[in-house]
Amino acid sequence: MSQNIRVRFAPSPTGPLHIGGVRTALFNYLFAKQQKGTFVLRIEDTDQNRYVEGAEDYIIEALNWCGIPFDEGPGKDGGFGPYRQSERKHLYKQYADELVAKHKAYYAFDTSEELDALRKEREAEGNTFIYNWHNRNRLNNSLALSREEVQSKINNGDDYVIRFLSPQDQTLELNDSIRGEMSIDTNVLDDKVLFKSDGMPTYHLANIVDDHLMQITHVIRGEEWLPSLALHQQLYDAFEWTAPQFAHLPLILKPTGKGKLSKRDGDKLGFPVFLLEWQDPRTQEISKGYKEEGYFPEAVINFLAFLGWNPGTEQELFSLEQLVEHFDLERVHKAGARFDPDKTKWFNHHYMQDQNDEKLAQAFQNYQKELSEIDINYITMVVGLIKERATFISDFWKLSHYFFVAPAAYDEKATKKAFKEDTADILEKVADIIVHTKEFTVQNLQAKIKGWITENEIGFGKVMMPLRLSLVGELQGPDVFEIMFMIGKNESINRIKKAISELS
RNA sequence: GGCCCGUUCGUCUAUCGGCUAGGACGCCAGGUUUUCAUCCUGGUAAGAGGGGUUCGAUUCCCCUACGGGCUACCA
Repeated sequence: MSQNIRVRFAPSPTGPLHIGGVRTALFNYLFAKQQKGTFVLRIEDTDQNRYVEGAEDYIIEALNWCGIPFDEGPGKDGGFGPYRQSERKHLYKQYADELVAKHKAYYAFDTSEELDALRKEREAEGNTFIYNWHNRNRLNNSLALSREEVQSKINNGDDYVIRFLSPQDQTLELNDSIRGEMSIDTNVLDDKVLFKSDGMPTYHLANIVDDHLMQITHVIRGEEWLPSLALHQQLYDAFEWTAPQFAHLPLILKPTGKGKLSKRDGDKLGFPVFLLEWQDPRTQEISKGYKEEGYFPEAVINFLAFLGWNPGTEQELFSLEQLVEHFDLERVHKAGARFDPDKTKWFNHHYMQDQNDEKLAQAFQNYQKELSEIDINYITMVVGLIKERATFISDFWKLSHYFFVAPAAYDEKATKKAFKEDTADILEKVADIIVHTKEFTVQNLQAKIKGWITENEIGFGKVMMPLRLSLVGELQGPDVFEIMFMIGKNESINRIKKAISELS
């Protein structure tokens, strides 16, 4: 029995959470809950330039909407706070200094401009500039400069960063729950900046320090972090801390074309990439959200869980509780997964059938302005009749408008097919039967009209099709007798009479 | 360019040396519904290529190709 399992989801508040991020959060959540552990939310806002107003609130709302709230995080202190790195700023410098003292890191005075110039220069020669063992002694840092020079630069208030001293000629053995063992030659690693000249740590330092301080036992994050794993492992070693177990999740790729799914793909390809609608505070541009597009959280969770994971059985429909029970990091697929909008729709259609009719009716009423004055019980009954053909609540009106308003026009093709020479006479007779149906129930209507058809050997199609056309305006929808029962006797008769006068 | 990771139907995937390569989405056909949709049944379609190892490779190893990620004082 594992104890005190602690995982964290650590987004950067640079904008709305996209579904790749949500999938990472979900896998962290599933793992934590299964292990009876703690799911921590940590806001990685060490880059002040990229901070976006409202992003943090959005992230929290998004997690709540899909039912995977954090146990510990901003506003929910579990004894390891604060949970925003900007509020932990004072913590990091001492750790950077500790590494310098241990000769695992050093001061570097090179400016961004100087380094950019060097990079361009090397690039022009067809080479790559890497700040590490092969050139660090020729650059502007505390390894190349004398102790006095370094001290005077620092006293002088010169900007400096602290870089990790990447070792030479070592082979690092790395472990990942999903990928197994990997090895890397330290000679190709660069001396990453750990501490920036603005007094903030970089992701790498803050991440390791916080994971350690917050007693994180498992780091489950996207594959884009795999190249940093070597550095992170070395940092744990340098601090003489026990590293958490790592698991790098495969990326979510665009449905078509190349590359990983990005923010812009959604609007271009016609499906949301964000959970909740988002308006960019700078550009005012609005991006669609799963919630607003009518997806159910259950559906979103289910399809996200299957992007890169499967239970090894043929079951594909899982509630969140079932996912918690069955989830297994070792069954996460290694390769990137293309996102499939069609399958998400299929999941949504499925979960639509599980929804409570009255709740759907309420959502439908809110969505469709024509329904504001309609009795909720009536809408609920309509929903019960049509939801099996719908994927989204936004489909409801198209599927059910004739329950609320008489058809304004008759579909041309349907009319051609259903309304023949003798149809008017037949409909007159049907209307007459309806008039004389005392107990206006589905069963009665069905018995009387079907009985009449059989008795007179008319043929069902010649009656049912025009009848449907009169009531609906086209040849679609649920059982005609259900429709008549719902709209009522008078309305049924009126619609039949109207069709006779307009179509014959 | 360099480094790392990956590669089974169009897509998501199962298979952990014995395979007639299974399921789901999509698509197609049939049935139910005398409508449409749902639903049900069936069909379509895959191991990147080349070398090894082995009695036997989709499965293990190597090479190539392709895909993806990273390569910032961004996360």
